[in-house]
Amino acid sequence: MATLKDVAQRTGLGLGTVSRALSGHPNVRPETRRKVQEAARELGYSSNGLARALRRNRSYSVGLILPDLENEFYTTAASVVQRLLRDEGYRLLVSCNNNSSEVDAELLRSLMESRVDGIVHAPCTPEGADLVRAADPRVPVVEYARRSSARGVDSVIGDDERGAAEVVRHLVDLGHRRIAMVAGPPELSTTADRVRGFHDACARFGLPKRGCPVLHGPSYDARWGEAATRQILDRHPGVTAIFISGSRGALGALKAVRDRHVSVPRDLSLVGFLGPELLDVANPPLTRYVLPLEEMSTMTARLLLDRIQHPREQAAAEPNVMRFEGKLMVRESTAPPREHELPRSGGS
Amino acid sequence: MATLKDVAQRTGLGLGTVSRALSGHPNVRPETRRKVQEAARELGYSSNGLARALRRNRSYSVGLILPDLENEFYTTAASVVQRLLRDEGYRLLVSCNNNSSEVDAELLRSLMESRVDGIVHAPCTPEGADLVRAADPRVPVVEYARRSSARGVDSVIGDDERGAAEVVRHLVDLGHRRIAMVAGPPELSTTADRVRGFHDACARFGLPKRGCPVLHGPSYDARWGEAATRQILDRHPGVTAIFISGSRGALGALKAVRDRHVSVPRDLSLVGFLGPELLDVANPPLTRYVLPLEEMSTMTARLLLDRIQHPREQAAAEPNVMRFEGKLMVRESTAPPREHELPRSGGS
DNA sequence: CTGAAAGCGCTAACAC
DNA sequence: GTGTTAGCGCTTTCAG
Repeated sequence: MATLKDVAQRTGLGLGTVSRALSGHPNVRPETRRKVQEAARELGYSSNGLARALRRNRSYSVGLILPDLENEFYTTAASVVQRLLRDEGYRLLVSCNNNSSEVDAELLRSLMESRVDGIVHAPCTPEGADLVRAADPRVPVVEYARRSSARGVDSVIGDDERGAAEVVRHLVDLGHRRIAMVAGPPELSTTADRVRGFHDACARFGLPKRGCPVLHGPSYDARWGEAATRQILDRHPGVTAIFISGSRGALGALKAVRDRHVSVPRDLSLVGFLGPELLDVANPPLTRYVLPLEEMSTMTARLLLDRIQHPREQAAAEPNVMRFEGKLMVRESTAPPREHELPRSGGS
Repeated sequence: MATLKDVAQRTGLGLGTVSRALSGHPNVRPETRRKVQEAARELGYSSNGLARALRRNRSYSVGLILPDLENEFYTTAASVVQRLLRDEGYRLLVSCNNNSSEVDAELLRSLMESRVDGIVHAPCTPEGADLVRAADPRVPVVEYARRSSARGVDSVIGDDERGAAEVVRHLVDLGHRRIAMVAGPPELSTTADRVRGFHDACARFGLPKRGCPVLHGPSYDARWGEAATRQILDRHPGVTAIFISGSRGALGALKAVRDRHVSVPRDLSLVGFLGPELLDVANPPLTRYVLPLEEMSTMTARLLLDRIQHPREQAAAEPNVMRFEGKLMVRESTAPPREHELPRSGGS
């Protein structure tokens, strides 16, 4: 491929001038610039971004590490962040850690080698991007969706605790008193927050602790949602509502209840958390707690850009923790429990 | 950050030796290597990938350009390709052209500047990645899902024509004779293929041409699916089945029929194309033609890796065109048209 | 406004 | 085995 030198030779100008002409430096005679541009075009010149990045110590690329690239919850982030960063001239290195701490660490290392200007990270361990902070504390990191103990990183998260509480309140309002929660891996901050919200709300409403089991699982995927729902159906027959705290889990739950011929919401109420919009056309449309993903993603990108473009304040400013409230979208998968078809006083 | 030079000074060794030690070159005494590794660790050394890439003229990164990062159809590709490439040590630059030719061209240019070793491209123009071929024909390109006229590129696509024909056959088997097709932008190869398959099949089965309208739209999104469905309901009351040829369009169609209180499949049959698995829990579960996305994505990654790792044959070998067959998944959104509840001879 | 020259961090070729 | 050196292509002083 043609290099700057080629363009310089072609135009008879010096390297420096050509460089300046092409990168919009002001101190270039308009005609010179024109000539350079023409020569560049004729030669099919394409600036070597690697060389530029090396020289300027700035790669104009940022990394994005997500747990899952097929989950709406995260692809929204990928999409929004990509677009916003692109508008500012940044490229996006996207990768997926599958919630594996080994993979996560390797990806972070790889991003550091690429000398990215910043990182968006959905941590899957309590340490998060500590590795990055240690290697070069100047590289800004914004945590998305989850929090870790890494110091000096911003985070953009949902108000999981409050969301879980709202779910419980909705169910209690309908008359439920035995609610099961399907949770994810305990090491994720989101799981912890949601479980806390659930427990607190249950206590506040005086629900029987033993009637409200929490099932921790290995992941947040549909398979676990299905398995957990089956378990609840088998082992906790008294439960009248299930709260499924994962973005894909609800799909598994819908499958499980359909297989078992359990009618929702007649026999059982179902509430999802963060489920995709598609669940509006599910059978039945699913009541769920949703987070403002677009806003959160936008904020993530802005925060990162800010840190990248104003490294000065980076050192000084306190890390931001932006916690976004979601809202409960009541659909058709929740209804009063069967015992409540009659006034409360009447027993079963 | 620490550089090779720092490690060299620390160990008292030469630059070359340190470089070799760290990058696994055989000609290094084991003990030397150990010492180097230790020093590197102590200094928190992280190899500068930009410098390496510049020097070796190989960036170990590849680009992926998709029309939409929130659509399951494409995120599957992103996910699979990312994983497979990562396993081979490549990073993935992901971006989205939104089916805009300007954006697409700019993204391709940006990837060339990044000196990616290869590109996966879902073209949104007939020219596709011609730009890349012109700039540097050695950079391998694999087209995904769609085809362009760019020369010397491999492509991995679905058998859209056949799929559309299968959809028609299914509906005809049920007794439908007036089938509307909701299509996408005419400039996409997929649209053309599907429409051709649709028309051919209609002709083959002797369906009335005027009873089988094809609606071309500006995109393949849910909004267009909804609008088109409404249009059909309004202007083509004779139609008994709608074939929605887009991965998100079916969601819009479901919304439209629900709003209009049209009962599916009693009043109207609905068939989707490439819709997400989630549609299995839709109301009603949607009959649709699906492509083996995982296989297709895997093939895409393999093809690209092959081209990258064996540049020799690149020049020689003919471009591959891998066309994958899908299959029709019959669910509950299709049924015989109302007139057919009685034997055929009976009129309306 | 333009040219010359230094050097970003690394690898690979060549000497020893 | 190891050290030295020349550059990969670019930006950015510093002179003029």
